[in-house]
Amino acid sequence: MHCGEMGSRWGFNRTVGQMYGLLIIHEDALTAIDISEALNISRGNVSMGIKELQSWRLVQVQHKPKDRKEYYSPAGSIWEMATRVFEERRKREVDPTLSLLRDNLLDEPANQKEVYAQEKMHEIHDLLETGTHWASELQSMSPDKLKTLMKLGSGVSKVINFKDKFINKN
Amino acid sequence: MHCGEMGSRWGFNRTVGQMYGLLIIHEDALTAIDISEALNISRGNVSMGIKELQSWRLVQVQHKPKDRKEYYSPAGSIWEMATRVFEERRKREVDPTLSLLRDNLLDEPANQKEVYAQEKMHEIHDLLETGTHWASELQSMSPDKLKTLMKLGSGVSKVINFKDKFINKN
DNA sequence: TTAAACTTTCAGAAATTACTGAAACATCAG
DNA sequence: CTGATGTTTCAGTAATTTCTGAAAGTTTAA
Repeated sequence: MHCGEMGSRWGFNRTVGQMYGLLIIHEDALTAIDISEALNISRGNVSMGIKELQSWRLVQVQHKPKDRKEYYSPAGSIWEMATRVFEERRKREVDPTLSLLRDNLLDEPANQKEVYAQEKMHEIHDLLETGTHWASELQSMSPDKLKTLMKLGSGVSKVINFKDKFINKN
Repeated sequence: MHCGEMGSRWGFNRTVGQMYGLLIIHEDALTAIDISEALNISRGNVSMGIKELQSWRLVQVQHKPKDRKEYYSPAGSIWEMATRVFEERRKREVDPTLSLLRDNLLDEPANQKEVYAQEKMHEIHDLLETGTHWASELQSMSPDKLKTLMKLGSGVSKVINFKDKFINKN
């Protein structure tokens, strides 16, 4: 019940959130019928929800011997879940914005107002680009390194200062 | 037109997004009527949209002498806009999830299944907590430091290794 | 205190999004 | 090939969200 509630806050709709919560919480894989009965939703809705979760690369399908049913379970660890949600949301929310901005920046400004508008768009573009670039670099680091970095927190600035000093000395 | 389009991807609804886009792109502050005419939306809708944007701390109101109208313009720089959207989304999306998880973790598991469920919830809780903690530490850094860090990208791991070696030598 | 000029509120309408259930489709054992 | 046991699709309906516009509220100048 509670798990469904929180799901709706993470980019998919209520039932899809509930379905994913259910799958995470259950140690063993569930069939479509299990899900539809547990959450009181139609069989068709489960099918659509699974499709949605697959498009987020969040569930996997298994088959059991002597059984034609499909069994669903979460794909990957909690950590992977987080990076996938992060990545997919970036694709859906940031990437289209970036390409829209790029297109707009190609146009010649026709007057003073458009010059100003383009300046602002440029700022937003650069910010988003730096951000997504950084995010993808972080994702390419190993989870362990990333955890170290996160634990370090703002202390990282000290390390950077330190590096600067070191470089300047040479 | 295009600006409205992208707005709808960032946590508020279409018209609110359009309104904010309009405000960013215009150098000078706009009145509620300006906005409602530019976007072809009702006066009441503008009022509600402004309220929404204020709850995100994204617009400010100005008054001009000899004029009773309210003039709206974006609050803060593009950089501040980004950190505010980030922060507000965290408040709306992550914080409630965290407190929900905390509540659930206080319950005694009644059986083996619940033990497993709680383990998973614990993992998610810890991950979210580390993440939000890190995010707030980063936000407490100056924008300049943060930009340096972002430019450094995954190269940061080298710096961390370097620090480790240094510490181990002493 | 009044009226003009503005802003806010909110009930109902419109638009959008999500869900159902029945029909179509797929796979496989006999 | 057939029927049993599944999954997927999708038109129509239900639920939710957003928007309108008229009424109520606020502020200020005279």
